[in-house]
Amino acid sequence: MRADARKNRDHLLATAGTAIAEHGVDVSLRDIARRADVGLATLLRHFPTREALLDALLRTSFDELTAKAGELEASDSPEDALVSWLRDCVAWTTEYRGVTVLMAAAIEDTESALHTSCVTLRAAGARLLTRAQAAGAARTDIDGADLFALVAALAWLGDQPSLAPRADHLFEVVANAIVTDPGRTGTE
Amino acid sequence: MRADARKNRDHLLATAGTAIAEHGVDVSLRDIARRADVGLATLLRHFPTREALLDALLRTSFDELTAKAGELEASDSPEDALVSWLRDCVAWTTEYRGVTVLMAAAIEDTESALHTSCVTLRAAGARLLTRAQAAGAARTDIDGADLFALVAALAWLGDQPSLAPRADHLFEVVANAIVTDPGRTGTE
DNA sequence: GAATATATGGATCACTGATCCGGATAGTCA
DNA sequence: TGACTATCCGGATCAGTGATCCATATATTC
Repeated sequence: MRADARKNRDHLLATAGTAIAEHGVDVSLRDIARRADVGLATLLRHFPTREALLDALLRTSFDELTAKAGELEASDSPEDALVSWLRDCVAWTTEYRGVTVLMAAAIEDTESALHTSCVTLRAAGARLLTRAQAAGAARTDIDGADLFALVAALAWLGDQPSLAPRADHLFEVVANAIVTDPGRTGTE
Repeated sequence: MRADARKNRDHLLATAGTAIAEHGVDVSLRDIARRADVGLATLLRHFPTREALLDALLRTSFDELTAKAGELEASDSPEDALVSWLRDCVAWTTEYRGVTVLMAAAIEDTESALHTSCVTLRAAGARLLTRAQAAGAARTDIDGADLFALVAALAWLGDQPSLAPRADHLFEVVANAIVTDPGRTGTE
């Protein structure tokens, strides 16, 4: 890649990060280009779709969440490992308003730039779930896809201004439903 | 209202119903107008916003759901009444893809044409919840707003093509979390 | 310094909902 | 029946969106 192209790409990524933090993932691509002092065509050449831009922007976060799941697989309590990882996932999405809808669409759209990241994340969660189930710490009538859907739904709650105040509380309610230990009281 | 205006309004409403059933609530207003052989301006004069159009279109359904809640308040089992009403709510939203997001926005936007209907619906659910709680059949750490948010989240799941296959199953999981009876097995 | 491969961004397109206003028409009154 | 007026209609237009084209500019190579 030519030096000027690399510079523009990096600058666009940084600008996009700021713009998305301010206005959510639905921010106008033209606005991002404008703020980066670059033509819209340039942005779209580097990132052909909004998903491609987000993939480049969120790749690090995705990797961190996946890595975290890997670490937690070696923890003492499969139950706490699962719940705390799920909490991290939901908390992370709050940094990128609107990303949940895109992830839900990407999980089964093999053409989406976010597809691979989403599938990897789902697999990481599925491993934590399986371990908890094997330890008798999680109900056995759900699988990784169910878990992904539940997390997405809870993350979506946090994206809706009117429902967000209930998101944390409802996370605990749902987490309690996943975890089978009747004595569990949650962290709230 | 002039006779021709009334006729156009009714025709637009019918056309909108068909178009929304086919393409979801985000269907282009221009498309609806075109299919009704009417100018876009005419549609927007009768229904100034998408919410206003939906309010007119869904008013009947809203009223039916509210009425159903009223009937169920007199039923034998507060628990079954609550769960079956919640199931009806979620099932209803599947007829109008995308309506959940609009309802979530409308519940605290007093300017929205859907606001009143949403608030009424939430209150109806809150009454069923309170009755179930009084009978010791529902956990007492949630209120009407929590219930609304949970139903919205489950309805949203049904709106996402990739997550929809899990929606019914996850409804039972969440319903079980709301209902406290440990012996309950759900209907699945 | 010249040649060439690559990157750029203004211009344009199809689409969205919103708004304006000249013209058509329904309802009323003579 | 005919005229008048309040009401309604819809084509045209506007600002916004993402997508695409291509003449221009520039980094890189020889």
